[in-house]
Parts: sequence; C-alpha cells; structure tokens
Amino acid sequence: MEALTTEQKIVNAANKLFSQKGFAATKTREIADEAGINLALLNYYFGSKENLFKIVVKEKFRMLVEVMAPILSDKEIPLRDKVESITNNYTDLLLENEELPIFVLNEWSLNKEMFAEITLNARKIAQPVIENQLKESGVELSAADFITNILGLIMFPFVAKQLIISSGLVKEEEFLTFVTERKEKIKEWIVKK
Amino acid sequence: MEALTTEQKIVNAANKLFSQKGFAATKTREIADEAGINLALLNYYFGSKENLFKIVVKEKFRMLVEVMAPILSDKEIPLRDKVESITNNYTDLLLENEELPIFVLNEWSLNKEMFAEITLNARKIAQPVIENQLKESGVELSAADFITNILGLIMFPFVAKQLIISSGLVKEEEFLTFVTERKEKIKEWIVKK
DNA sequence: AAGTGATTTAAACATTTGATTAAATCACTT
DNA sequence: AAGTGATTTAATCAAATGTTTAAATCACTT
Repeated sequence: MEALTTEQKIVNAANKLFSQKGFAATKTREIADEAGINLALLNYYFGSKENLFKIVVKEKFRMLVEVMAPILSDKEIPLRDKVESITNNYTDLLLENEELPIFVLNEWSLNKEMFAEITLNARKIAQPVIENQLKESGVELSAADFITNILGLIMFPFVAKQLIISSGLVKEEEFLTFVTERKEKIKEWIVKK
Repeated sequence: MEALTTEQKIVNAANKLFSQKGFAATKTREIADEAGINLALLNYYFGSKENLFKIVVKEKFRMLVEVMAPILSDKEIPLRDKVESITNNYTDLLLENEELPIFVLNEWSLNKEMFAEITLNARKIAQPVIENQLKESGVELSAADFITNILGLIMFPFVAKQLIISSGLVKEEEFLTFVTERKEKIKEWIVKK
C-alpha cells in the first residue's frame, strides 16, 4: 500500500502544490503536511524549497516537451499524422494534468533561464524537418506559425479554462467533451483538406 | 512632472509588480519602494495587500474583456470584420502589455471566484449574435470553438512567448514582426475565403 | 546485544512579511 | 497665527516562513 519513499512523497506533494499555487504561495509546511512527513525532511532530502521546486518544474517541463519533440523530428511520419498524433497525445496529457500548461508557461515567463537548453535542442532538430514537410504538403505556414498554432489550439482551452467556463461558453461538465471533440477539429483546421 | 497622487503611485507600482511576479511573490515593501512611498501608506489607502491586488486584477481583467465584448455583440458588424477588428485590437493591446494574458489567466485559475460576473454578462449578449453570424456565413464552428480559436491564436504567442523565443523558433527581436504579421493570417485562418 | 549510519522528530532560530501605532508634518480654514 | 483634519513617517508588532540543530529512533551488521 504505502510503498512510497519519503523522497517520493515529498516530490508528489510538491508537484501537486506548486502546480496549483505556484512557487511563492506554496509554503514548505504545506508540502510537509501534504506529504505527511516532518518539515525538516524536506531540507534533509532536497536542501531547499527552491531546489525542490526546480526538480518539479523540470519534470513538468519535460513532460510538455517530450510529447512533441520526437514526433515533430521524425521524417517518416507524414505531416497530417503528426498533427493528429500531437493533438491526441497532448490533449490526453493535459486532461490528466490540467494545470500543467498554465503552470509551466507562467513559471517560464518568471524564470526565463531555467529551460533554455532542453527546448533549443528539440527545435533545432524539428524545425528543418517541419519546414520541409510544410512545403511538400503545400501548406502555407512557417514552422513558427505551425507550431504556435497547433500548440495554441490544443493548449489554450486549458490555459483559459476558467475564462471559458465562468463565461458560460462551455459548462464545467462539458469541458471534457469540448476538448475531446476538438482533437478531430484541430487536425482539420491545421491541415485543411 | 510629478502630478501623481499617492494612490496612483501605489496602484502603478502594484500593477507593475503584481503583473511581473504574481500576488504571493510581490511584497508590500517592494510595492512601497517602487512607488517611492512609505510602507504604511499602502494600508492607509488600500487597507490590505489583498484589496490592492483585487483592484489591480480587476482593472487588468477589464482591459482584456472590454476589447472583445462590444465588438462581438454588435449585430451590425460582419463576422469577418469582427475577426479583423478583434485581432488588431488585441494584438496591439498585448504588445503594450505583454504580461497581461499570462497574468490574468494564471490569477484566474488561482482565484476562480473573482471574475465570474463580468464575463458572464459579456458572453450572454455575445453568444447568440455570434452563433447566428457563424451560421449565416457558412462557417462550421460553434461559438465556443470560434472564441477559443480566435483568442488562442491571438493570445497564445504572448502566453508562450518565452517558449517560442528560447526554443529559437522566433528570435527576440523578431517577435514584434511575428505577432504583427499574424494579424492578417489569423483573419484568413478563422474565416477561410 | 552492541554498534553504526541513515532517517525522523520536536524545538528553535533568524528573517521576512503584512499590518498597526503614535507622533510628526502638511494643507487649508478661520 | 492658531486650529483642524488629512497625510506621511519611523518604529514596532505578531505571525509566518525557510532553515538548522541536536537528540531520538530506526534498520542493519557484527
């Protein structure tokens, strides 16, 4: 049942709370309570709140990048399939981690240095492949617009979920259906027949 | 020169710092320093940090909603012109307030209650108008998808600016051109000829 | 069972933080 | 110039917060 190590309990609690409330609003005592461990163990295992935070952010961030990079860079996958695959994978990922995009993007804008390496490599590999495929498919989009649009169409509903729901555009209980149905639509919007 | 009242100085400083760093990370002493006033004046004029924050958020939020609501609800404006007008107005607004979307959306997800009233009214008026116009124009989109897409395409580059730049997809100095050129493109993407 | 190092605990520490107080200063009226 | 209320200041308060300490407990070896 309780097969988690102390370190895992802390990381799990930190994951949850940092994602929900951000770095500054999350208190070390809250993390300790959520994890069900003594406060001092946080520093014993992770040194500092900031270090724990970096671990959490990098992990979240990796989730976000690793969905996309290998798909985009693969020359064998046709463009249309890439869109489908990325849309499906991202939507599923975000449905299980709804706070992920707003958290990562927000922390990114606050802490510009932390992520540079990971993204840069991903882009360097993917960009020429995508540009080639766009040209071949006759889609008049730059790689930047292509990636911005596909990410925006997928992620924006999650980023703006509260806006969409509290405006009444989509009811809370319809949200799952809303984003699920968008999977099919996004494919059509990006790569028109 | 220095025609600002103490209250204005405080609101301006709070505006800047809350937008940059969020509620919890912004300290009352920082606001006082940035405003160049004595710390006690913050509580003298605004009662509490939280109250000051609400004033700032509501103002930011109003900026974001008021660009869109009156345009969307106007039956006289053709759909295509609405898209153009919203795209242009939002892009210009966001270029002058780059932190605005991520700040508002993030605070919104943290503080779901604060904004409900404002948005709800805007949507109630706009939604039937838009649904009508979509049908008449033969655009196969629900109002929810229409608004999500247009907002996503406009706002996402600002929300994900750091991702886009640090990946190298768009260089920092090209960002202005990037979002400016998207104005024209978004219109075409949403309402295809 | 004693010893040993890792783990856990309760308590404490030094700062930071939001807020308040009481006195000082200012602007304005009489 | 004296009086009055609004504004500003320096100092202080109590609580919260990240971290550390030293002792206690645990797991494991000899």
